[in-house]
Amino acid sequence: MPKSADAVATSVLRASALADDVSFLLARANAIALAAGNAALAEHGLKARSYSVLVLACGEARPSQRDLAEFLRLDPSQVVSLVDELQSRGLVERQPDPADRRANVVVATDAGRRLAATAGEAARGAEERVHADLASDDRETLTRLLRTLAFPSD
Amino acid sequence: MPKSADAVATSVLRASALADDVSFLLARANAIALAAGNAALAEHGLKARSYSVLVLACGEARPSQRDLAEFLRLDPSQVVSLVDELQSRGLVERQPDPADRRANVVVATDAGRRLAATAGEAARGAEERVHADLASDDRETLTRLLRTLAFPSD
DNA sequence: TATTGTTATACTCTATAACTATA
DNA sequence: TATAGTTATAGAGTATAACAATA
Repeated sequence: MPKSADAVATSVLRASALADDVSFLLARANAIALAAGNAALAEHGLKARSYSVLVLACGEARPSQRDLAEFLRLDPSQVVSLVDELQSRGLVERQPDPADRRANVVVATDAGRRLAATAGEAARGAEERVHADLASDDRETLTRLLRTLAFPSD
Repeated sequence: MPKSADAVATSVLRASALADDVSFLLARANAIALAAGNAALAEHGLKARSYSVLVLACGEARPSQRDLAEFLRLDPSQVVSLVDELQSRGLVERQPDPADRRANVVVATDAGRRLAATAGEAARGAEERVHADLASDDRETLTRLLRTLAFPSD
């Protein structure tokens, strides 16, 4: 099977020093996964960012906006925009935290939970295609190693 | 050792569905590595992007701007800006490709090679700190698995 | 006709500072 | 004093279309 001109050009650079650099591989793999995820979520009116907030709002943790910002490594002001948009679409609610009246707890509505379920299927389908080259035990290993990098010094 | 309030908040969300999502872990690990890499490269006047172009220009591949765009997953117009900046600092040169007069081959100057060497040490130091929690064989495994995702269907 | 590099433009994302209301 | 949320804004990054030169 003939390779495209692009693939040939890329394969030459794959002998470069960068091709063994973990940070570069991380960036490139993330770019591919993000593009696939965003494409799959677009038909549900979501992106990776808004989907992440929605999923966290569906869980038991009842996160404040501050919690979301830290977990997703976003600025608190970015979380404001994301929650604004999801709330205007009736997918999440801001509930006052009785223990701290400064804080808003972000909780998914029933509609939000339904969308999270269907969008989640699309996201998992995209992930499945991106990871098609990995065996099942390789995926588990990758998850474990990435978790170590994503949440340091546990 | 007491955890910070932030760490506690994060640990609650770590029980969420997202915390097992490979795409999410990839994004978070990449964000951490990118921040550390950019911080280390800043003292040399570089960022991850410009450093990547410089390293590829130091190799034997003699890449065109198109090659760089595809390998780094950037738009060709973004490569123009990156090469402009490196060239204005005397770190790379645009050389006409004798085989295709439309194309520019991007090659590092001697000054560019010297900077790539010293900046590379800083970048490897940052990577070392980011990967301190991983054993040596885990790093090799991670590199292999990420390469599969970063360059699909080999 | 198609491709490389380039310019221009608009859009999104990111980072910062300042403000309010609470703690 | 410090923190949660918000607003405003500027800067960086991203995506698109159009063009000249060349294939």
